[in-house]
Amino acid sequence: MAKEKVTFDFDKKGDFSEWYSEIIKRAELGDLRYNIKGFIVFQPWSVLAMEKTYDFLEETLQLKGHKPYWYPVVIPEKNFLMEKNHVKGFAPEVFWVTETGAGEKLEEKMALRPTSETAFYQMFSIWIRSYKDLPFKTYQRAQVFRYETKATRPFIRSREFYWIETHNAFDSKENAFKQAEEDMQTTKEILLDKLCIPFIFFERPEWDKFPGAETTFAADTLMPDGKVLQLPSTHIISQNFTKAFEVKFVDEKGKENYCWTTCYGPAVSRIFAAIISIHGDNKGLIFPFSVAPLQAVIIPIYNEKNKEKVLKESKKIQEELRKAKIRTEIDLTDKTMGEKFYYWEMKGVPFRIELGEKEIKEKKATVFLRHEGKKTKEKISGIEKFILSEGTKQMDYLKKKAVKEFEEKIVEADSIEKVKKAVEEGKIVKTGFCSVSMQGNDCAEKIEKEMNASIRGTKFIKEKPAGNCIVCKKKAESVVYIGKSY
RNA sequence: GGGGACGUAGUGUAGUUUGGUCUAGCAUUGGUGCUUCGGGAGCAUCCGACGGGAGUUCAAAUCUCCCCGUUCCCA
Repeated sequence: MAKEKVTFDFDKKGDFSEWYSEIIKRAELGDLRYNIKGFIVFQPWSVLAMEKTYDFLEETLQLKGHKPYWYPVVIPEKNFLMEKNHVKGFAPEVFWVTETGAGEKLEEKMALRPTSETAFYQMFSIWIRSYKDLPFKTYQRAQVFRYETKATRPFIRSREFYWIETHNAFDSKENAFKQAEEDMQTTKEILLDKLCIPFIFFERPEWDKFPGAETTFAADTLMPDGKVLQLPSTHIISQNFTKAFEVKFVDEKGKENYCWTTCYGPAVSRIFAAIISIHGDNKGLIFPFSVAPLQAVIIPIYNEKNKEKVLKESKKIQEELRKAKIRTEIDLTDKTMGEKFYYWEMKGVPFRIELGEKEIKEKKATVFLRHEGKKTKEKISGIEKFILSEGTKQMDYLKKKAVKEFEEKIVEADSIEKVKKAVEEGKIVKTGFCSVSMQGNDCAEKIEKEMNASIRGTKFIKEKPAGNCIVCKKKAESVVYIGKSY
């Protein structure tokens, strides 16, 4: 009888859904057995990678002038009800805290934050007095809670998720707009450059904006099953909230005015879903070097006679790697060599260093590159330099591969039949559309019904439409992108 | 909101139709010991489960009801 394999034979392209749930279980990313729908236990192998993602985001945000805050998890009902579009959008998904353990009703119920505009703005109205306080750029890393009614999936959509939310106030609409541009740049610096995830920023149509926002830009990527996944979004909220919350400042001329605000929300747990799905293969995970919980693993290969010598040399290598800030462990478990190989390949560790009698004699270690599935021999002395430079190359490799696959799946079509066909094939389809303002909503709903797909929006830099709307045949005002989504 | 399906060790399952053979089987995981170790080791041994409650019955994993939980499809 064959032993249960620690890696797997699931076909990512053939049955992504199964691949996805299996890898979460096998690689110990999350445990779904907590038994509350939409809530899971995040395990070290995902937490470590998400911590790195948080680090990148926070470092970048701080460099760009955002200051960190920690707000309460509860928002008073009064605040929550302040802006009517916001209420309409979020109210159905709110977890309300309504009573005490003694069964007494709270005087005012409190929302577990689904997003924190209505918490931040209350304080903004106290803190912001003059144009000298602006721009006022803040963020917090936090969990938020939404009672999702759509199918929940670990990391992709859960009722509690981990993110960063920035909340910012400005003295003009222009400056608010510039912030949105900066957020898009930040997204590129982190998602594409550090995590090797390709995406397109779309301006969402009128009917799909963040509740309460004037303009929403959202980054969409594509999962292996051809479904679009929304990644960070940035919203120009304009003065909707600041009027409701009385967030005012006095300008240079002594005139009182309402602030313009923006917010930006990268969901770290969802970004993680994209990392594992986009880079993984049929052997398991492949972590980009930047976020890999372990960047290199040393496998000592020994027998009773040379055990001590091999372990000593392994430790020396580990020390050198650690001095170079490479996250490294030696696998000292009593599993057989082959089993260790398969295990760490499944876990997605970028580099494996094999060290045995042969390597010590040659003064060269065998290094296995997970992303290419290739082995090379490298001088043991100075091996940390090799790992570091190869780490950069690994990310370049993953990025190019992911971008190529992404771009191949963006196609153009000029009729509803062709759009439908391409959407069925898991593509993002570029086409002419009557309008992304409210007048276009009917056509959008028809598309939704017809092909179970949605209008993702228009590109940030607007494209010139030619021809007519694929639904109503009126002259197309916009070039939109359509895809099935999570 | 509407409709399915499911719940047996950590995991995957057999057993449920037709109540008794179940002291609940198998595989894998886990513990221990010995031998192994250059691409998924072997032997021995041990631990581990009927989601919860009520009912029917001489007898319930099996039938009935309620609760809890999970999951899928449709809106």
